[in-house]
Amino acid sequence: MDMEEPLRAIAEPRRQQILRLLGDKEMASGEIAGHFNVSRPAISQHLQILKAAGLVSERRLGTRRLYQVRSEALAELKAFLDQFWEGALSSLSEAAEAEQRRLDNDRTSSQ
Amino acid sequence: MDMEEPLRAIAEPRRQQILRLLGDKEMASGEIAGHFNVSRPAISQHLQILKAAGLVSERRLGTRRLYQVRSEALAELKAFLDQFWEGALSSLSEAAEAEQRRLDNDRTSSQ
DNA sequence: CATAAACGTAAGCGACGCCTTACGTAATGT
DNA sequence: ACATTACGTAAGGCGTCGCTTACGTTTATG
Repeated sequence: MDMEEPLRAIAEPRRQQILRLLGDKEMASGEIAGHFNVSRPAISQHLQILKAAGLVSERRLGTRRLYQVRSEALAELKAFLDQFWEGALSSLSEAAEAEQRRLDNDRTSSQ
Repeated sequence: MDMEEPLRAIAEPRRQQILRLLGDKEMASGEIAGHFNVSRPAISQHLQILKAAGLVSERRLGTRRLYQVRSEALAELKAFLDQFWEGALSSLSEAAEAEQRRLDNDRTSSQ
């Protein structure tokens, strides 16, 4: 599972704003651009990146193109992060405790 | 909640590799660099970025610096994605829109 | 003190990303 | 057919990113 593209896509603040603006609604490209102080092509380019990353879907209606958040993609991102701390640690509530235990162990058994 | 820094940090493939290599272990900077075909300073710079993003912690032992994954940060990232997911399923777009205007103002006023 | 070991920092280079303005394109209306 | 609407695309400016080599800094050791 290669999550580089979705991660890079969602890392950009402007694209986070677009995703939040969309919410569960379906919006046209121009309507989205109207909410920001950047040019319409800039938003269009962001939408292409989000679409390429699978984070939004596109639907054509007349001359307009309606975009919608693909919540499945966000679920995949969450699953990807789970992968990291299966190797990193057990549970969140014991994270600090485990860290302290590790610090003590390394103090006596450092190479 | 501003997750831009951690997201940009984890979006980079090399830093993903470093985090995976670390796992739950604690490793020195040079030992980490030994696993990749890039220079040691390159890895050192990546580690600074990961540290600044709160994704790893640093501990000094002699002349070495040991790095460790901060799994709490990964938990925060996951919670951040939960925020997006809920926004994509519920109808709270007006509040999200107001948040967008605020974020956009912050961005444009700092250029 | 002097040397070595382990590491971070500085400077610079090529590639990439976000933005702009100008232009091309597909669908609708008159 | 022609104009209009709603877009995407092209080209370029400008900052940022990841990498390199060279140098500085801190800690241990003879």
